[in-house]
Amino acid sequence: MGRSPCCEKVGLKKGPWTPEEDQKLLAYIEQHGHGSWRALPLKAGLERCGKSCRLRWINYLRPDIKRGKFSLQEEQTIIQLHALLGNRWSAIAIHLPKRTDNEIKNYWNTHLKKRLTKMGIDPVTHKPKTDALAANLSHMAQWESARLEAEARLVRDSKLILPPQNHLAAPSSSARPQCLDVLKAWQGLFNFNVDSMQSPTSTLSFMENTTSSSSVGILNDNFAWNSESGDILKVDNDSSVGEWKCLEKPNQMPELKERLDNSMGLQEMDCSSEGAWFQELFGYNGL
DNA sequence: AAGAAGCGCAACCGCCTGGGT
DNA sequence: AACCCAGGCGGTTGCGCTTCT
Repeated sequence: MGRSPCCEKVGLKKGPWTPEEDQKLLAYIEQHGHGSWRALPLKAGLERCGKSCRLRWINYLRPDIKRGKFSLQEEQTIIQLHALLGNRWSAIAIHLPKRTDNEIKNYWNTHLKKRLTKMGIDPVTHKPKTDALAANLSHMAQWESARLEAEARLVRDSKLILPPQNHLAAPSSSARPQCLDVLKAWQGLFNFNVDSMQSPTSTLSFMENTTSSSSVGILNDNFAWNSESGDILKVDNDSSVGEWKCLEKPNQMPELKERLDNSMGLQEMDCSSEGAWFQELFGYNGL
């Protein structure tokens, strides 16, 4: 038995907001902050419920909202994060500055979902719908296992780390949760001292934004991926000391990167070098 | 030109969560 | 521990605009 909606009070207005209402809400929040949303309408002279005011502010009036067409990079980020997080739009929105969860949700439902479906990719699982790749299913399963482990870790971490939402301003980079680091690692943006990986038991120092010649993404607690060579590395993550140890370097899997790129959206963030991926997936080069 | 169909997106609805008492 | 409440979230709706027939 749920609570009755706060808008059921007789006389409260619903539907599209007028410019006058927008102005009232904007002026009030700029002067006083939103404070209690439930109390705001009365104070601001609005015949709306608090929820409606909150939604209008978050999704439309907030000054730090970027409107208009999504960039290629934003689209890629949404697809990648959706593969990781599912329909957790607010979590996805954290990684897309100035975009609202509602906007991302709408964009997914009206654009990206259809494109993936058209490409024969299940928008829920992010796997090909046909069994054309059945021969490669073992590798796909390995990937899916890594993905699920990462997702479980994300959920676990986010419960501990996610900061409270502040809708007056976009989250600062310093306030970003560590789950973004997982994504960055996934994308191969964390660089490691690859020389130290020559020895199977050597330590990988965690060095963000170094000038190292190779990129290695930590997929989960057990595996890392060298985005250049296509190597899958079995690693041991000792989180207590913040480092990974390379335990073994299995046979090279040069076809893996391509498969991951095609089916899982694990492409590099450098869009210019991955035009073929985008062309194949979306039917145009994004320009 | 007009009606139908499709699309995009703002807004609503109802459930869930977490803090306060 | 149980309850209440505000805020947050994801799913869904409905309306206005555009494109198609």
